[in-house]
Amino acid sequence: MAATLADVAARAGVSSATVSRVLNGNYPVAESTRRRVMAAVADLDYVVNAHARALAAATSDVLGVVVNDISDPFFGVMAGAVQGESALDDLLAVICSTAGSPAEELRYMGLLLRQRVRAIVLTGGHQLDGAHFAELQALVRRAVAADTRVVLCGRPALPDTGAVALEFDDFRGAHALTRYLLSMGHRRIACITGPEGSSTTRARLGGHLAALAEAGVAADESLQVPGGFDRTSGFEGAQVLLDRPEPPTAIVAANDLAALGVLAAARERGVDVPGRLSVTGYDDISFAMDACPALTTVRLPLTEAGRRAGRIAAGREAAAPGSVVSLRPELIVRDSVAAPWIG
Amino acid sequence: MAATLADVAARAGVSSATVSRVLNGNYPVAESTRRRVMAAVADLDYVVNAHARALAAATSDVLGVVVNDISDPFFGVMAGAVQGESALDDLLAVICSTAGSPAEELRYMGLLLRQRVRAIVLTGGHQLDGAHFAELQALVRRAVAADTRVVLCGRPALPDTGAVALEFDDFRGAHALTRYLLSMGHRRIACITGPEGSSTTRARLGGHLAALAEAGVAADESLQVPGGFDRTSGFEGAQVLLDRPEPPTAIVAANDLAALGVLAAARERGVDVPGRLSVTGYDDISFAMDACPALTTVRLPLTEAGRRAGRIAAGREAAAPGSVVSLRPELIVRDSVAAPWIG
DNA sequence: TTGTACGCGTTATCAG
DNA sequence: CTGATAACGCGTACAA
Repeated sequence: MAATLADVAARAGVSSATVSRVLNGNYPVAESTRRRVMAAVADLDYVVNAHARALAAATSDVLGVVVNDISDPFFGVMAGAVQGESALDDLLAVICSTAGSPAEELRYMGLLLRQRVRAIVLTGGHQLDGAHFAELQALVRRAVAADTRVVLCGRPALPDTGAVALEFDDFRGAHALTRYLLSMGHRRIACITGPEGSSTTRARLGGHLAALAEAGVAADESLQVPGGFDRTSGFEGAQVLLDRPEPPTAIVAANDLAALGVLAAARERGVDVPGRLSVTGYDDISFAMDACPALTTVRLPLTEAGRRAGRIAAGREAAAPGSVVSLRPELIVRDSVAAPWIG
Repeated sequence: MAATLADVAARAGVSSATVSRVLNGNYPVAESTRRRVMAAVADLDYVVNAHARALAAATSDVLGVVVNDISDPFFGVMAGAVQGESALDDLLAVICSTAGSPAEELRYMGLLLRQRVRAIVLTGGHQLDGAHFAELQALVRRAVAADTRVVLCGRPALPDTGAVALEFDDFRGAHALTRYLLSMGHRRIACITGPEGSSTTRARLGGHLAALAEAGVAADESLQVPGGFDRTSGFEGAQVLLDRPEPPTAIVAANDLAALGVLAAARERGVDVPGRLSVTGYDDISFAMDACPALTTVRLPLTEAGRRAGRIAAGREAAAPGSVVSLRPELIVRDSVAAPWIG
């Protein structure tokens, strides 16, 4: 159906090698034949076959980006940055949404590997769970061995795999956030954590608890409710917490989405934020500032990380295999935190 | 570097044809040899080469999704639905962000075509501009001729191209929205439109003006300010409108993002919404309900459209080439609209 | 500057 | 049930 190099060659009265040369522009070709070839290309609506090219040249024009959920702006922003940056080199980005499932992540890695993608950008936290983790590590190692660059974008390094890591320092971010709450006078600080077993959850919770400990505030287990990185978790977690005989004066949500849920729950119960309850988010997605009240949160350099990951993936920015850089989060103070209410 | 079919065949002591057969499972193969082959595959860490397969079998496992901006939830939700649905068939989705540029859209179409993708899902509105439009139409026609399914997702049909269209009836949605405002008593209704030349802008503005006309309300040109589908457009448009000697009692924003900007501008000036000013959005992205006040808007079946587009793209749902279905928007009444303020 | 010929890794057809 | 072998469409030494 579709025209091939040979078809074009025939029509232009040259060999297919010549057509290939004018198309790739790597070899000198007489201007006159060049023109004839281009004319034939236009006449036949010729379109290169990327598969044949990839097979012959052993290079691919696509890269993979794996995210938890592309409809979540946290991932959307990073994926967009990766895509935008790699598009500068005419690369295509395939996006894989795992819904946080490590099994899906593995599956997608496999699909990407068989596509012989140029690079794979992994976002989100990873599951600490042993089996999956080991498998992932093995897959990454294989990918790197097969010359597929692997970039960990906003995600902890994978030691001894050769993957380049652009880490978010969540421990530090969460630490700063809780310290801020403490400085405002809060002592009964609850938190709604992310999904269990996630490296992100562990880092954020770790920073939170460390700050508490440093301030000499005993961590009350009953103020730690498990949740996830979504609005519903925040909403439900807040219900539970506000039902406690001694409700917290502040709630640290797993991320901005969860914080939005907390705000909604507070609104529904007529609990004034920040008058009666302080709330914090994490990530600083663009909607954080439009929340009601505007969310005090921690800004992650999502775009910067994505861009950089894209450049490294495209090979435009050098990065030693196995190198790891830590990206600094920034405390963003807005209106959802105030001094605790004195009853 | 990477193992090939031949390598596996050698190791298993069979021909490469046999290996191919056990891998694809289409042909009967003796259980004993099957096992030996699988063992060899495992030993060698063999991974199929999708390019070679695509070349030989003339089929591809990837589909393209073109969006304006993947970090915008409007597109993120649709793209996610498409991806999720097509993933059920082990298809990979390459996502292309055009930033609304028709030239980029054309460029991506070309890149996707050379990848011989199975299908292309086009989202967003199209530019009414003649030249680009004609080129797009030609490209789509070529794609369809080359057996690449083209699905227009939440986007107007492309007549005589063979593309399947899942349209959003924006005229109807905007019409309902303005009629609602009218029913609440508003007469000085301003609007901040989307980008000029976009089919979406035209449809939404059309519905708005039609509702006005039906109610016998003269459309005041000075209450129509051009903008875009982003927060900044709403913010700046609102500034302009609120500076008018006779400010509007209601502002219809191009979409939810723009409405968020309008709300921010109102907040900054101390204009109470909905007390002094009513505001409406469009799309009903998930953040609309967390806006302050919660946005009255029009819900578009983003997920449904995306899912369906994904199924059609994957070939799991039948759809006659050139068929067009219209998806009904739904008015969502929340808290950002009230009766106009009587001074 | 241009053409020839082979290889890239699979699938598929045809014998056996 | 299994093995040769010919495509698939393109890049690229090697020759001319």
